[in-house]
Amino acid sequence: MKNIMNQKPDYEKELRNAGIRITRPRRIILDILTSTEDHPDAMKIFHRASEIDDSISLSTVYRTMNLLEEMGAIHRHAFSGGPSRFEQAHGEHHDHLIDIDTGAVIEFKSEKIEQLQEEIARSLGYDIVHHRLELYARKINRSS
Amino acid sequence: MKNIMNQKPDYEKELRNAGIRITRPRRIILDILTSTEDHPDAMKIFHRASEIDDSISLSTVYRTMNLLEEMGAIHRHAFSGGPSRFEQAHGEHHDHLIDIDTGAVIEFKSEKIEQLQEEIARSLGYDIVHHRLELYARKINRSS
DNA sequence: ATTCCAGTTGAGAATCTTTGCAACTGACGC
DNA sequence: GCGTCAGTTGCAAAGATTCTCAACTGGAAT
Repeated sequence: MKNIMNQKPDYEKELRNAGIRITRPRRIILDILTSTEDHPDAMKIFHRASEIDDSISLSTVYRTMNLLEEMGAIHRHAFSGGPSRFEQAHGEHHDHLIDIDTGAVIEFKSEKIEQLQEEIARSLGYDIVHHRLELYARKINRSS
Repeated sequence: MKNIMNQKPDYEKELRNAGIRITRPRRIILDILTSTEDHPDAMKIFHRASEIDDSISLSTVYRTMNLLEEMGAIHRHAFSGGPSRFEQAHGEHHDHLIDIDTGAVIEFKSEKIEQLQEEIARSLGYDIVHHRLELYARKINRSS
């Protein structure tokens, strides 16, 4: 039973390779991200980090989130109203289905869709560097 | 020579059909959006609107932007750091290919992809409410 | 034209996120 | 181990966006 969700990528290595320093705050934040199953927002990460080292600032959490997002190590989900929530990317790329009632995020991947995207881009004279596909959906049979 | 970019959709009609009221602030904001070539942010729209009616509030600009975005009448481009910028969508829903070198946005639509999305959502027990597909790409043969 | 009321607004407070800057600290070379 | 310095941090302040709520208003019904 192979489960992609259990992989713990070595972010420190990735960061080092990208020429980015491993600092105490960053290590703590990375630990939190790799050891959680939920999709915490910046404030929640800040609180958890504060329990380990109460000198960490919220700014640093935000800065680290932006850094990791640019590296592709995490995904940001922005819900209308509430704060952005984050989750670690699991190695390869996934697309997302977001439950607009609960905020739950389901990862999926469709080889067919990826292929169609390539075709479309090529026909427009482009090569895809990366992409984002998000389906905002509602559970079928939901007693509204 | 049909060019989608030159159509000026009748947003008032669309809004009315969606059961949404045409108020003075909304009419002014819609006029600004349909008569501009650039991609203004909320503050810029607010300033332009204020010149026409200085009682309009920034809140209303933001609220109207969210409303129009949900309707698919405009697109929001969020740049890291700066405020979101908006541009009118042209008629029906489109997906986007963003040139990561120039920031140019190309609209496209693939019936096949939309269909696959529906299938995926359904197989996960969901109905799609709306979706976002963005391809970040680079022109082929670009002398980097 | 008048009434009515759910939808909308403006103002300001609240919330979320980024930024400026002085102090601090990893990582590298010695 | 020690010095160095660009990268990083914490804090406070600014910036961006949403929310609360009482007052207002479009447009349907009369």
